[in-house]
Amino acid sequence: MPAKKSKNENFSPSALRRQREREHRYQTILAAAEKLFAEEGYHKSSMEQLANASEVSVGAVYFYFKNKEDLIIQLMDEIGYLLRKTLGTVFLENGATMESFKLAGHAFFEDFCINYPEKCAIVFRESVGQSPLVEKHRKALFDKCTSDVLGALMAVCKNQGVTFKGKYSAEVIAVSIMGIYERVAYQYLFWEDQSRDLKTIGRDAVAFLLGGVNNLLNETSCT
Amino acid sequence: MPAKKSKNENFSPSALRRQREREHRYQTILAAAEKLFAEEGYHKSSMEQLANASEVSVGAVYFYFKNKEDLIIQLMDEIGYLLRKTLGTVFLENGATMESFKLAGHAFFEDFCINYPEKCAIVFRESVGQSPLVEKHRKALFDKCTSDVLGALMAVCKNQGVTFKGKYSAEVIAVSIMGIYERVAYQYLFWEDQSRDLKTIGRDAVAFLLGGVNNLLNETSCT
Amino acid sequence: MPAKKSKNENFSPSALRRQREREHRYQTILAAAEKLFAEEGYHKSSMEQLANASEVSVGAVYFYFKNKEDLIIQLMDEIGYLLRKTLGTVFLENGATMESFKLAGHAFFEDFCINYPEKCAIVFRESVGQSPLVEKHRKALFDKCTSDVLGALMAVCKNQGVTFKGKYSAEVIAVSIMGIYERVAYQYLFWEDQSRDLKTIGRDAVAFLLGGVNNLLNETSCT
Amino acid sequence: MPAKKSKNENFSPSALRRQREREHRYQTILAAAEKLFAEEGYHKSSMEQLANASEVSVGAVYFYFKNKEDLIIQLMDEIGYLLRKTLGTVFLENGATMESFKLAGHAFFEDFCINYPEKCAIVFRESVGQSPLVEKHRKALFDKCTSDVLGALMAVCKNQGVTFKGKYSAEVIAVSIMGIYERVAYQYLFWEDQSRDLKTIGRDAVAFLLGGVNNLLNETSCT
DNA sequence: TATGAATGAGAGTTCATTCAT
DNA sequence: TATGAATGAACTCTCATTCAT
Repeated sequence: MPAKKSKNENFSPSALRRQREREHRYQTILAAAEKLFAEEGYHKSSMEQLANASEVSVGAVYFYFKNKEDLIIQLMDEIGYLLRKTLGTVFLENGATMESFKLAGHAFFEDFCINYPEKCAIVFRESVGQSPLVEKHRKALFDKCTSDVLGALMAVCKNQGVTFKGKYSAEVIAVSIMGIYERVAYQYLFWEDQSRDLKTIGRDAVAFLLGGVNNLLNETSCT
Repeated sequence: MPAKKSKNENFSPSALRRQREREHRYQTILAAAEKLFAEEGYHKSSMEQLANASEVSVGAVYFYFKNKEDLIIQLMDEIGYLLRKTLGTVFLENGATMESFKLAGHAFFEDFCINYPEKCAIVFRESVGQSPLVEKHRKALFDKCTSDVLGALMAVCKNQGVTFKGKYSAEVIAVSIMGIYERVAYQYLFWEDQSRDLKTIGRDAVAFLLGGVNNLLNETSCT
Repeated sequence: MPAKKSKNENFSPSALRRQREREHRYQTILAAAEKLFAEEGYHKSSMEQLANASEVSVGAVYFYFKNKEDLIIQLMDEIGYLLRKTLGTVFLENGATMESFKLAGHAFFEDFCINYPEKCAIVFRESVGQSPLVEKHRKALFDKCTSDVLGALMAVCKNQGVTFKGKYSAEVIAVSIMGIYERVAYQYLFWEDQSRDLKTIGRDAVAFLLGGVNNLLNETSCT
Repeated sequence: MPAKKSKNENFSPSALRRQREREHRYQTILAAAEKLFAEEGYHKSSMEQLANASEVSVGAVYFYFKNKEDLIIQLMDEIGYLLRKTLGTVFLENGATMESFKLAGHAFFEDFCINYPEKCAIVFRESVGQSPLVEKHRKALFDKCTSDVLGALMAVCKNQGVTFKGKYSAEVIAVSIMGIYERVAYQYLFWEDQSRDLKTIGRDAVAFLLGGVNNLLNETSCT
């Protein structure tokens, strides 16, 4: 048995445990930040409050995160990943069909929004207009989702032999769809708190946007 | 000794002048705030900066506005009024027709967004997630616009003898339409700065949402 | 009598009083900073301590001074002005003679050091190695004094028909003289606290440096 | 059970190796500290930076040094030892003659300053005004050098049958000489970075101070 | 009405030092 | 011996708001 450790395995048990604990702490703080920012607002939350909520010292927060801005950025990146997975999985499993559009919409409202209202608060409310860097990550998040929607849209069109006229057209529609998601979620999650009915509401919204897409296909295919 | 002045008459000329100056100062400060908040961000703007930009003292700002929060609230209320007028005028002039929907959309992008990008920045970016009170006024602004859209929608439906099934249905669609407006404006005004092409972009978006509405009518009327 | 105020006179009494009070506050804080930094050390003094010592709020200190660094810089600039006046006056009154050298030296030890030990502490101790900007002002202070000494040195030489050989020579001697002043002041003011005897000590130091200069003149004039 | 090890014998080979390694680590950290403090400044250097630069952990630094203050003290003591050796060797080899004075000065500028500008930065810049304890060690360093110079001065005087009048006289001259060294080094090493010409500059300074000493001897011996 | 100096609580951030492993 | 995560006090600086003039 060789004594020398190979590069990526056979770490000492204590090193492994430390590694795990580190990751765990990181996630604990991030989760506390998500909750705190969503409940109290990004600006009204102080690093000390966060430290208390995470049950660590202020210094520890700064050990894991560069600064306050970094916290919301990491948060957005994680949420972006989850959101994309939520929507993407649908397209992956169902192919680029109109059905997929519908299911992705349902997934957004019935899965993402209902299960993670705090994550919605972060992306749709707390991260808005904070700083150029945060805005950059926000844009990246939206751009990725938009591009997923756009991809599906193009595929559906291709299936039906439809092409878009304008330079933006398809992209604008993808952006519009994201707009519907965002606004509807915001309205009924934060302003009217009818999260119980979000399923019905979402389905109405999805039906509407599907109509738009459909109409587009019919109209263009007819021409 | 003069009796107490009645509300709307018998003002001395100098009192009238003062009244005018007062109004003028108020508007000067508000305009400076709009520009400052849009350019620097609400949180990064200090009351001193605003005073300098308005060419008045800090104290004067507090004479005209209760506090910083009040500034953004007044701003939103004024913008809300303008926005509503922009959209409402269209419906007023053209009646509740599908054409009105189209024209209102065009007015939003080609008039409101292009001429007042800073007002867009205030409603869609700087006022987001600031405080319960600000949020309340934001909601009011959106609710009014939504309700206008909703009214038009209902009228169009009635014209065509169509009714909505669900509890929300129509309202959700109105909210969705607002979402399209908001997101498309944000994307192309602040993130990709293609304000030159906003006309084309807006028309694409409007065409899409019109399709949604159309489809709805057809579909429902067929049933 | 003209009603319009001319630019630099006829300020309203209250404006003048404010102006005076402003200047007074500024000087009060600066004086407190000098004392505090000299006694406690620049780094160990907090802005709160300074505010307490000045009997103003922390905010007021920041109203008058950009930041902590600015305080020591203003301090150094004022001290530099005083120091230069102390030395310069002697040369002005006595012309560029050997006697002036002696008197300037005496003025430094017997006037500047003895009367303003705290100012010595600032220039010779507390401002050393703090930041590039502070160092820049320190250099400026020393450079001005050095250049005064240098000017006198050159004048004395010219009187005696002596010229310097090397590129630096004269400048180096001026710097050396400043070094003598600095070190001797530091040693007996801060390390051995024999400020009572600083007169005698200073005279010894001056006699020594005068010898150096003298020797230079004799030697060179002989050659 | 083995008896307690006597101080200087019977070390096991491994213990010796450890001893060597210990000493090596200590020196590595100290050298890194010297470089770091000289380049970044004592206050702007953190213990973590030092640990990284030394390629050890933060804890290890604390194993070898009591605290941050201890680092600069050890540094000063080592530098003091080297500086004294540099100057002292000259006097040892050449006796207490005027020639020794000259050579010691040359050694300071051409050997110490040019070869160890970072050590100069520590003694003349970074250690100034830090804390009573650091100041105590700084004083000790200067006092030792001063006393060496003083010793030489007295010896030269004795050789020539000269005595000093005042209580301080000789000591003050020794302090003045140190002042010349310090200021000239600082000026041309840190402020004008003409370390290439430091040889010429140093020779000018030494010539000046020699003149002072000479003059003293002539003058006094004449009287 | 208007001014602007003054307030002071509170924020984010740093970092020397400790200690369980 | 060595590690490095964790601590938390302390710091500088900001800024919304007030108020005597």
